[in-house]
Amino acid sequence: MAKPTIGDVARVAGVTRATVSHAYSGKRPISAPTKARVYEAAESLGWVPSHSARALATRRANAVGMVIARDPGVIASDSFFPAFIAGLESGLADAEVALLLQVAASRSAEERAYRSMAHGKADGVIVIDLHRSDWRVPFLAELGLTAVLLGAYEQESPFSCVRSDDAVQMRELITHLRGLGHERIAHVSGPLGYVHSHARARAYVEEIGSEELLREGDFGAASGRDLTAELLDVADRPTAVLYANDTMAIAGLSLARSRDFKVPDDLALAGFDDDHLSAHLSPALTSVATDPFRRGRITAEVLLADIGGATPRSVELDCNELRLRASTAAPAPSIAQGGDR
Amino acid sequence: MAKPTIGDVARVAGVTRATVSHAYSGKRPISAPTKARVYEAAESLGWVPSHSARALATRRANAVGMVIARDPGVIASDSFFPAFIAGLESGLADAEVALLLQVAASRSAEERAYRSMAHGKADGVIVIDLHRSDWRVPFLAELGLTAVLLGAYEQESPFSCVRSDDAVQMRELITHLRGLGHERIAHVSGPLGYVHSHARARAYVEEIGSEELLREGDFGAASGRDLTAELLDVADRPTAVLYANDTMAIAGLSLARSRDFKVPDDLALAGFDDDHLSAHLSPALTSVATDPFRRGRITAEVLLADIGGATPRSVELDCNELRLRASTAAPAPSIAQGGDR
DNA sequence: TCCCATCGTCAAACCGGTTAACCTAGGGAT
DNA sequence: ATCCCTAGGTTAACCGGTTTGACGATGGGA
Repeated sequence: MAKPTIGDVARVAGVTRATVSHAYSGKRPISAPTKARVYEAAESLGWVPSHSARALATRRANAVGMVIARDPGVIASDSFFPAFIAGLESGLADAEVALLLQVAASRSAEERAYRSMAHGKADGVIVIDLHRSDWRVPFLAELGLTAVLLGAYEQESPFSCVRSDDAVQMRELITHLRGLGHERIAHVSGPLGYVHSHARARAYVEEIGSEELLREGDFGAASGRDLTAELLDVADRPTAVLYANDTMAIAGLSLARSRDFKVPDDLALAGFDDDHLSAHLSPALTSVATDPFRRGRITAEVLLADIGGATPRSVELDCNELRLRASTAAPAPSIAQGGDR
Repeated sequence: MAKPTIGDVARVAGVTRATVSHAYSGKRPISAPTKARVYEAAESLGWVPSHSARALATRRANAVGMVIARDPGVIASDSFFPAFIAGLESGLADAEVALLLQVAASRSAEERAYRSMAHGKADGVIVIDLHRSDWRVPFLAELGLTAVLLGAYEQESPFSCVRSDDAVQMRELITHLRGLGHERIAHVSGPLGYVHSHARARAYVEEIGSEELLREGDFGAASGRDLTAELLDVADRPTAVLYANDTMAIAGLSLARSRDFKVPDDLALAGFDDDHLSAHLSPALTSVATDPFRRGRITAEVLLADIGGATPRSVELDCNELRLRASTAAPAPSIAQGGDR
C-alpha cells in the first residue's frame, strides 16, 4: 500500500538510486540491459516519481500559475476564458506542467498569490486582463518570476507578450458596414483601461474620426443593454453598433428587437470574440473569432520556452477572423428596394 | 537575490532551524522573546517557506486537482464552469490550498492525470460531470485519493458528494406552465448519461407522464436549435419547451423568433443554470439559478474536511432558485383576451 | 533537600528525489 | 607498452523544510 520510492525500485533492480534516476533522465549513459531491469522494476512496483521531491531537488515546480483578479460575476460572463484555459492546458500537458489557478479578490491577495508562486509554487505566470500601465509588470519583474503577458503591452517590459492586432478586423468591419450604406456607426467598448479594449476603441475612433458614438461598457450584459438603449435614443441614431464583445452585443440585439427594430435592416450589430451562441442566434451575430484555444496554446509554449531560458519576445498572432453573419447582412430585399425607390 | 532559506532565518535569529519551524507551526512551545526574534529575522529577510520542501517533508501537496475531460468546445459553452471555479478557489484560498487544473482529451490522459495527482501533486480531487455509473469512482478509490463528487452519485461510493435536487424546480416550472394553460410541454435534456441531466429528465417524465416530447440534446447551442426545430414540427406541437441549460434555450428562443413565433405568447421557453445573458435578453429567459459559486465553495470545504480526515458525507444543497421571467410570462393581454372571447 | 515534571531549545534523522565527483574496465591511438 | 578517453556505474552531498529524541534549566511538591 505504501507508495514505492526510487529506493525500492533501485533495490529490486539491483542498482543504486542514482542509476534509476539516470535511466529515466538520460543524463548519464546507462546500458540497455540495466535500463530494462530498472524499467521493469519500476513497472512492477507501480512507481511514479514523487512530484514534490523532484520539485525540491530541481528547484522546478513544474507548474505555471495564473491569477485571476476579476470578480466572479465577470469571470462567468466571459466566453474567452474557458477556451483559453483549455488551450493553455493543451500546451502545458505535453511538457507535464500543471496549471495553477488562483482567484484573488483584492490587490493584496493578488500580491500574496504571486509571491507564493515566486517561492516555489510555480515556475512562471500568465498575466491576463492586462492594463495599459499595469502594476504587475514591475512587480513580477522584481519577484524574479518569468511571465508572459496576454495582450500588447505598450511599455518596455522584460516579459514576452502574446498579442494580436484587433484593429485590422475592426477596420474590416467598418469598411463592410460602410459598403452596406451605413454612415452612423457606434461602438460600445470594454473598459478602456484594458489594452485590448483600448486598442479596439482606438481603431474605431481612428477609422470613424469621431468619439461621438463611442460608449464605454464593462463587457457585461447589463451594460450592453443599457448603452444600446442610450445609443438608440441619440438624436441622429446610429444604424450600426459594434460591440467589444458578444455578451454586450447579444444583450444589445435583444433590446433592439424588443423595441421592434429589425436586425439587420433597421440596425446592424456586430460583436467580438465569437461567443459559442453567436452563430446560433437568429439572426446569427456577426463577430470576430479570436481563437482563444490557439492563443492559450501559444501562450503556454512561449512561457515554457522562457522558463527554459529563451529570450523574451513579442509574438504577434494572426488568428482573428471576421465572421460575417446575418446581423450585418445587406438589408432585406424589401427594404433595400424601398431604399432604392 | 538568492532566496533566503529557513537556515538563513535561523542564523540571523540566533537559533536552530527547528526552532524557526516550531515558532511558526506551534508544534512545540517557543518562548515569546525567541519567537519575536524569529519573526523579525524572517521579516527582514523576506523569507517565505519553500512550497516544495514543505510538501516533501509533510507529504502534503497543499493542492487539489480537477481534471476536465470535456472537449474544449463544450467547456467554452458552459457558463457554470467559470463561476464554479471561482467558488472553489474562494473556499480553497482561505486554507492556502492551490487549485490544479488539468484538461484531458482521452481516457488514458485522464488516468495519467489522476495518477500523477495521487502521487504527490494533489491531496484530493474534484470530480465533475459525473456519470450515472462512473469509472472514475472505483479508479480513484483504488488510487487512494480523496475525492468529492459533484452531483448525486446513485451507487455506493467511498466519497463525499455535493448535490442538489433539481427535480424540485423542474416540477415547479411545470406546475407554473400548467397554471398558464400549457398542456403540451416539451423537454430538451442534456446527455442522459450525466447524473444531473438524467435527474432533470426523470423529473420531467414523472411529472408529465410521457416521453413523447422529450429530446436528448448535448448542452450545445446547435443541438438546442435543431431539437427546437424538430419539436416545432411535431404534429400537435408543444406550446412550451424546457431546456436542460440556457445555452440550448437561447438558441431555441432565437430559432423560434426567426420563425415568427411570439415568445411567450405562442411558445413559452425556460432554461436551466441561469446564464449571465438570460436576464438581459428580451424577452428575459426564465431559468433556474443554481448558484455555481456557492456550490464551488461548499465543494471546496467538503474536500478540505475530507482531506483532513473527516468521514465522507453527502451534502444536499438548497441553492436552486426558479427565476420566472418574461419567456414564460402569462400570454400578452391582447392574446389572452382573444383566448377568452 | 531531593526528585520529577515541564519548558525551551538543539542536533540529527528524514522526506524522495538529483547531481557532481569519483572509480573501473576496455579500446584505440600513439 | 603507455596514455587517454569513454561507457557504465557508485558514492555522497545536496535541495529546504519537518519531526523527534535528548538535554539543560527551572520550579513545585513531598
